[in-house]
Amino acid sequence: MLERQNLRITRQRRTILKELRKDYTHPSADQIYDKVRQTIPRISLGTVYRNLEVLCRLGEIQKLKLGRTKKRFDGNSDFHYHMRCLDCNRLDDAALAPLKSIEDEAGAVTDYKVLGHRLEFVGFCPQCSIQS
Amino acid sequence: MLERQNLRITRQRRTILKELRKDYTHPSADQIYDKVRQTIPRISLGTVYRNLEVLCRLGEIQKLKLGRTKKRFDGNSDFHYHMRCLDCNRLDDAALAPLKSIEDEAGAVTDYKVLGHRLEFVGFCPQCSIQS
DNA sequence: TTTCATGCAAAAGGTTTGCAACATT
DNA sequence: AATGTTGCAAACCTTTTGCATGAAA
Repeated sequence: MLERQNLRITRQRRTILKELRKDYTHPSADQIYDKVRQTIPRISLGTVYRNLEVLCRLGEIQKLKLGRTKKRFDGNSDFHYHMRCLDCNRLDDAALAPLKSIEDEAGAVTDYKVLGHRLEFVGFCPQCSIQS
Repeated sequence: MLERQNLRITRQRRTILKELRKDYTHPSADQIYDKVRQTIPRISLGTVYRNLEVLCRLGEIQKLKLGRTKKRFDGNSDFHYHMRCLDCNRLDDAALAPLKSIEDEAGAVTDYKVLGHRLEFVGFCPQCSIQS
């Protein structure tokens, strides 16, 4: 999956993807950096960013840019929605069926060629619901 | 509308809100800065940011943080969706009825207390559709 | 006059990039 | 050997913040 288009399978690249695959918390780049550093202490943040970019281009992972400024990454590249906690910023999957017809509706009310949509839910996670 | 809670109506604040009210392009902070500078040349970017923050808190405008890193601002604070051009980054309103039931559905498949949702469409605007 | 807001500049936070050395093919 | 990749550090871009000055109320 990585070997197409002149890309090399480096230890850094392999490790970053592996970490992301087994992580269900939708980590940020620096969180991934911390994880990978346990295996490759001298890896640099720049390398992490560059590889996340490559893996996104390959469709192996996805970048989540809704809401907050800081990006989060998802080892599952299948289309799905997310739910974000307004308090602790936790991010979970929302197992909702993709709204396929909604893009057609959007196309009908604008003069854009609609190619996709991004939907994110916000609220309080179980832990933060208790406190607040 | 501005005079509640110890807030003062300064020239800067008034001008920023006025610019945003008559602007339908969902400008970024630095675009607003450029606009307002035509009237108040010595205004600072910091002041623009601070006032955008205040106006958001008051519910007079809204901050759009979907997609790209850079925030965009909307002089219309009513709930509505947006459509973004993937090519030129143009941002328009999508006159779609708010999906009210979807938050209940999301609540049913997660253990969050759902408070809201953000939906953005992406595609190509009329201009960019022609070229691409 | 009180206190909120401003301008300025510096800092912060996240991400990107130039470059020489290095590793994969 | 060829060239993609890394580590490092510096640069970048947007946003935030400390502080002395200025302006609403």
